[in-house]
Amino acid sequence: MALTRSTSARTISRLSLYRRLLLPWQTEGVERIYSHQLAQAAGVSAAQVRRDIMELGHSGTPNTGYEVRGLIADIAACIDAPEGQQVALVGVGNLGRAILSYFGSGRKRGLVIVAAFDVEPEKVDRVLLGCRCYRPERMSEVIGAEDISVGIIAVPAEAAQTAADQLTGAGVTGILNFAPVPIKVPPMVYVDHMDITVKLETVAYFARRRKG
Amino acid sequence: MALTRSTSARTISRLSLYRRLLLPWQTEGVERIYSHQLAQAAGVSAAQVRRDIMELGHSGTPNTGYEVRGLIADIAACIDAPEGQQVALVGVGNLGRAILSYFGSGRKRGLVIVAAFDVEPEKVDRVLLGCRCYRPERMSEVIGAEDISVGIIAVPAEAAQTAADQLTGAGVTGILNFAPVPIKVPPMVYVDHMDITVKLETVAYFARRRKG
DNA sequence: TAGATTGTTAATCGATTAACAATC
DNA sequence: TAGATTGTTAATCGATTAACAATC
Repeated sequence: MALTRSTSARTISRLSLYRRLLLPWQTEGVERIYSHQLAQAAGVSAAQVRRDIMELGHSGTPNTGYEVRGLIADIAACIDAPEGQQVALVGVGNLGRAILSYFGSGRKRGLVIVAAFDVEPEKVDRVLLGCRCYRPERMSEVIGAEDISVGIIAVPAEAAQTAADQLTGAGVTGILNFAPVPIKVPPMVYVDHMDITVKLETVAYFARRRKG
Repeated sequence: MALTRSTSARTISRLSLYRRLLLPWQTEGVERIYSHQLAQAAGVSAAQVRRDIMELGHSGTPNTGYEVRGLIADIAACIDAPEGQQVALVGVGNLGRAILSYFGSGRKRGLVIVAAFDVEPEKVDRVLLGCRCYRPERMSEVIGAEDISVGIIAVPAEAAQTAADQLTGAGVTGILNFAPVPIKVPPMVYVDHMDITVKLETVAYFARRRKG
């Protein structure tokens, strides 16, 4: 399945969201759900849900919907690396620490931040929120040793491109960039940009238009 | 201009980004730029830049490009509220503090977080990173008094919907949601969802596909 | 059976890009 | 003038939605 045309980032993102919505239902003992129920929870259309699940290669049953457990399993088989995946964090300021509290060492498996990097001497070689912090010069060494494939950039704008260069130079193939500036990477590397300022300015623009 | 069909969120977001890229150039004394230069910096096509600027109602000159100062001014006229715009933050945990350090009281004008809300008694009625923290029960009162139109949700998943209800009940018309769950709001309210977990899982998925 | 839902194609919608005349 | 860039339309592309036969 899903090999004719490669699955889009939007579809993968929705599947990730569906799973997170399904997990509590599974815990509560819900065994089956309809596309329209999942759609309502995710804020998308029922047709969208059915199409995403079709692309995943999972099948439901007319009139009885989808089996929660099986759907979760198929999403995991699509999205997760079987042996988990290691993440590096560059920049342990306010935002970096917030991110560490989400994906720090507490996690049993899946995505885990296993190394942090920061230029400040008082952070280097310390353990912050359960995660060892290294000086950026050691990035290549640590990323190789820990088999890290994903990097998170949480440094100031002026340091973002250097961080990206170091991460990609060390072999990372995916980067989530929180710095308020786009970064340039080799074509092989996947990048997504979480630009808080841009998002907030956009929300403010539409908030104003809908006021009064 | 731009009144026939309302400008899309994607266009507004790019304009916000263009401005942030232009500002340092203006400081450096750059007077004019070409669409392809701005395009390269922003990571979009030159045609996209020209179309966005056209939608903005700004004009350049063939062969000499756009005037930096004038372009910045026209973007500001489109995006910014003339008298600035006030923002409320709900949830002052790790992530909330990181956001406060971006949009806290240090700002002279534009978007400023002027009130924070948190249930924890040790935070209530304290000033955190220059911002007064209130108990959530006072949201309606404070949002009215401070003329707040935008809310940021940075609370745990289980508290997100309540926060959204309180914000919209108090008259906020735009919400930026950092909680790992979609929120439901009245149709008049604009919402954007920054889902760090979904973004990171998506980056990890494509990182894995590009590895090896 | 009657009613409801899935799986999937075709239609629609919106956003991006290509192309090029106008212009400096 | 020759060369390069803007402004803008048409073409393309991709994603979402509508629709409905198949199915339980």
